[in-house]
Amino acid sequence: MKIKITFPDGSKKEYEKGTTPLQIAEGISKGLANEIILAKLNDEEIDLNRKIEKSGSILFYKFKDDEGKQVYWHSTSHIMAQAVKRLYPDAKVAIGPSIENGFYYDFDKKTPFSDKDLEKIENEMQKIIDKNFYFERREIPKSEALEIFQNLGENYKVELINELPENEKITIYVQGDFVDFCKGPHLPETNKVKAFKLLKVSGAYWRGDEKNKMLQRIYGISFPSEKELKKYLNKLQEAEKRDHRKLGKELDLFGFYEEVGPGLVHWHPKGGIIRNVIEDFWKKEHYKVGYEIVYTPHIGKSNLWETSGHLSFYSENMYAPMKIDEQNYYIKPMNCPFHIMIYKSDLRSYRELPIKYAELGTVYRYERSGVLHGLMRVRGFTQDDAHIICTPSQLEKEVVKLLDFSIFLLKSFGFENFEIFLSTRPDKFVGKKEEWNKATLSLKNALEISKLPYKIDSGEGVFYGPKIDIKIKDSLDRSWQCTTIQFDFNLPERFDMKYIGEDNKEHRPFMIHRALLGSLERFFGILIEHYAGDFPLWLAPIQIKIIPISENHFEYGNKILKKLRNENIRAELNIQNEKIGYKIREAENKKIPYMIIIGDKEIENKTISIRKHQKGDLGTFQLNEFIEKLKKEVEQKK
RNA sequence: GCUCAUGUAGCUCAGUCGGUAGAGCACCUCCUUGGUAAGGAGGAGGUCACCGGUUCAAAUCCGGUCAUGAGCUCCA
Repeated sequence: MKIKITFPDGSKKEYEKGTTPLQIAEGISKGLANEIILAKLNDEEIDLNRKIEKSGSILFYKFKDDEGKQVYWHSTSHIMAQAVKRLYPDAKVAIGPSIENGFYYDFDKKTPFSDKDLEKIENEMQKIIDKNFYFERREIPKSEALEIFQNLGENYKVELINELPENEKITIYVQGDFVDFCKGPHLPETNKVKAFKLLKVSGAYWRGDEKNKMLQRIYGISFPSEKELKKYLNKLQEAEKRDHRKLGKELDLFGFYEEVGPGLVHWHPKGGIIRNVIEDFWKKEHYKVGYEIVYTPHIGKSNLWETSGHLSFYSENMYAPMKIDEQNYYIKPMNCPFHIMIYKSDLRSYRELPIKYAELGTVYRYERSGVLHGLMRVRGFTQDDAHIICTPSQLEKEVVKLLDFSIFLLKSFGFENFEIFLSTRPDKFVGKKEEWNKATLSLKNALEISKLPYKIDSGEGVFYGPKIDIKIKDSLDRSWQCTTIQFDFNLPERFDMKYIGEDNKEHRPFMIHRALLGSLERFFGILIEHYAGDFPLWLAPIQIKIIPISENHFEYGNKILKKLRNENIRAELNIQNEKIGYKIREAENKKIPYMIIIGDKEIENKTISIRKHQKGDLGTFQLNEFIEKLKKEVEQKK
């Protein structure tokens, strides 16, 4: 019997029935056979040594393909599980999938794994790889699978298998002395894994539910070559070097204090300058595109939060109330109710809309102690918040403007790559389905008009409306969610917001919540990591360090300092009793963009010498000429 | 909140078997007055996160609290 195989380029070839993808690849080239990880026959991903029984089109995946990576890592996780079972037979296996970067496997083991255990496991894994076991796929009836895993005492696997339909065939993979319930596919054999590393251990709940038992999770990564592994580990190291918590300390940007409380940020002077620059820029640009800046209180009566619904749907994130004159007041977790008060303070006409209130509003939210993380996740933060209140017909246009504005802002801070997500109606929602559909369509149209590529996150919207999220990619290609544009069906209703339409009748306005940078704290953290602390001139807390060669040049340095400060340039004069090399080193370490070096030569010629951070000596300039250059650079935000 | 780890000078970190605290950098003083990434000498600085227990004796062992880190869950 022959089968006909179609290749991606359209060509066809006949093979004996039962030929494996690996054999097919070997027939094409040794190199290909060596590199491929799995095959896709029609729409099914299959193992390379699975016998092909029927004609179809075939596709090979290599490690460089996402599909290839997933299988590669998944198989490595099986090798790890095998090693763990060999070393700790009493450990029970739970699940071990591949993830975005590598894989993990969860184990139920009495004593947690230590770093030393990881080393042991790594050694055992190498033995398994060297032995070169096959990943052997078997299809068995459910009853047989249950028997196997029951006998092994693998109750987590038994639980998983029990959930499958009665007559479904169960696939298991056997590699030497290890059996796992798994739908595959897998690498053909263990020695395909050339380089791997176990990275960390941590606890993880069975099935991600904190009511369940906590298991021990081991994370790892693997690659087809030592070189790629090294590259990956280097990237991790680079990320560590840029960690905003580390740089925040080194550059004296911000701090947290045990005496004050966790998750409460103190912006030190150098961080404060940056925040001030960001805020000024933010306000100016918002004003330009029609926002009105407002300021609102930090606390509000319980009635307000009852009306808004926060007390019923958001209370777990709110702090306990304080009593003032027999009334309960809550510290705000959001700014919206206050903005709505301002809106409602007057009778509004359709002619006034859209109304856009913007506020750098500081909110406080309870976050569980375990989730706090530097500036990225805190308990008190300032949202770059705004509420757009408009007529239904204005919605689409407003969203188009918003997308454009958001991307402009993010680009100003050096971010060039974006991922955009449209989240649609979740299972639990308020409002009418048809309204949701309309609003969702408006958001979608806005994205289309803006010609922005986006993905749909089905059912991921908030209960009160669909939303658009924009994620930025930083210089290490990590993504961070900043912008969120959320449509709200809920609050206009709850607060009975109105405007008078053309028809002289009352109408319900539409409302959009939006934060573009997200929160200033988090955005600052992202900025620090994106630039690795080397802020562009317009953001740098100190833009210029004036470095006199010796005490004789202090006076000239002071003159320059005054001039620069007059020109609104953030400069400092170094009057330490040190050699120039020392002072330069210090300025380099503080990542100050420019140094002005002055000595006898410069005083005589009335010039300055410029050294650029990380670049070195730029030669001599006239002070005025240099100031112009600086101003241009600030203007360009580069 | 949960699991595990960590907490020693402003910072980064040593501190063995329980015997009462150490380095480098930073800081201060003096010498040195120098040309593009660390000149020299001296000095000051710690209730070893906090509370309790064991012990003749605790940075060290045990318990609790607080904080931090890695994750789980959630989110700006």
